Amino acid sequence: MPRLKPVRRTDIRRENERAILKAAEKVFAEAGFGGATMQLIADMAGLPKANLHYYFATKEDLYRRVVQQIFEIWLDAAASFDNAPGPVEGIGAYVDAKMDISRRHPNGSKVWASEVMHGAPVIQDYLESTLRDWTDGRIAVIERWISEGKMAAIDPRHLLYMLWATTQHYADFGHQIETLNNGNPLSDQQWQAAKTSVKTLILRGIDAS
Amino acid sequence: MPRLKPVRRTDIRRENERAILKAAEKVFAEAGFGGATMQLIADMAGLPKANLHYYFATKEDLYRRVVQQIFEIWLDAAASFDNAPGPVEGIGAYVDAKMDISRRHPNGSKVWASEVMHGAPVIQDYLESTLRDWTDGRIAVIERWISEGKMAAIDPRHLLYMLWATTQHYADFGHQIETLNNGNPLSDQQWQAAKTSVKTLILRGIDAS
DNA sequence: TTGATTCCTGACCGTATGGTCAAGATGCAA
DNA sequence: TTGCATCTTGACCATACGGTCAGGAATCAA
Repeated sequence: MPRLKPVRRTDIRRENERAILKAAEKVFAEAGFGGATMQLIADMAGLPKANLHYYFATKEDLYRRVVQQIFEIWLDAAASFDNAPGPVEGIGAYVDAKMDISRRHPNGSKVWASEVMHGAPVIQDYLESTLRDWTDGRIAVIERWISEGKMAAIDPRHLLYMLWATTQHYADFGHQIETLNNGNPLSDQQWQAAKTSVKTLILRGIDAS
Repeated sequence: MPRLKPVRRTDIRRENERAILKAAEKVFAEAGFGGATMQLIADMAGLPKANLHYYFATKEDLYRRVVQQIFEIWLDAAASFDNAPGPVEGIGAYVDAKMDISRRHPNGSKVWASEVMHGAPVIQDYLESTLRDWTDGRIAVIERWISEGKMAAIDPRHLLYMLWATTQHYADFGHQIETLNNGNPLSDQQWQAAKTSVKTLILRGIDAS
């Protein structure tokens, strides 16, 4: 990819890091950490391999940044949960947000899944701090909703797991879904139908529809 | 691992292939295809690396066998679905079976997830034949249940995705779940509670409880 | 016991990978 | 224009990997 606009110094770093991270997300998602090569990432970013190591010291550094990205995106989506008057609004919005992310950032989701499946060697500290805190907070919200009679008494933990599993499935297993959709990616309407189905199933499942 | 019983010729092949497949499943699950090494699998199986290549010509051959294993296990579990009078029995038994598999074969599940996430380079033909047929069959069953008024009119496809996603999540994201469980694996009671929660949520979600 | 078949394995090979480096190009402030 | 900091890159290196192979050991049928 040729550089179009001549460049201010400040932009160079930002733009190259962006291109590298984008390429890395794709390659890590498609090949896994072990299968990804710096050479392939470099080619996809349109830079020589040595240039990657100028911006990111090691393959692991680059990988860590990619994983952090998707995690932050998910944390932002979690805002849906707060300030919601009840589960219909809160969980409904959360499902919408996570489904949108699955559609827009499937590679990030895959990298995260791969990282966790391999025992979270790189982001274990995130799981034990940020994720655990976030989870505890949402559990408190759900328990409040239950005590207020706004939904059935379901173990909040397993409800959260179902939310994560189902929404991320559309990214992580997107290839399988596509194959079962006669080889075609889900259309806009199909994505809309998916969101509706998931929300309907879960909200009725917790008796909050 | 020293060989305990002196060996009949017939047993040698069976036993060594079994040990290699078991080790391979673990290593592929923990490191991914690209990150796994034949040397590590060999060490874990207690055999010299050259011996692996005597039984499995290439790394890909070995990997393919591991993926096929878990797929067959899942297909067997699908029997729960058939011959069930209605969704409460059929889906209930299917969830039980898949949750048991997630507990007993977490590594197989991870290898499958990894394979699909990377675009199913090795088992694409399975997806397009066996899995597609199986899916179509279950969709027909679910549609019959709906037309018989035994459950709500939910898109069967998204119901199946939710079943797969949720049950496999307990294997694929087991490390995350364990971390959120204060670093402890789920106990027998916790697994039982998980199964109950999942069944309750889904059966109520389809209005069949 | 013998011969054939299967199994075992240390040593080896070509290749690809992550990472380094030194020399040069480019952008920029003064 | 000058001098400095940032950026770029081809060439290079050590290592680790998948896979091969030849020769020996074990098993078995006759």
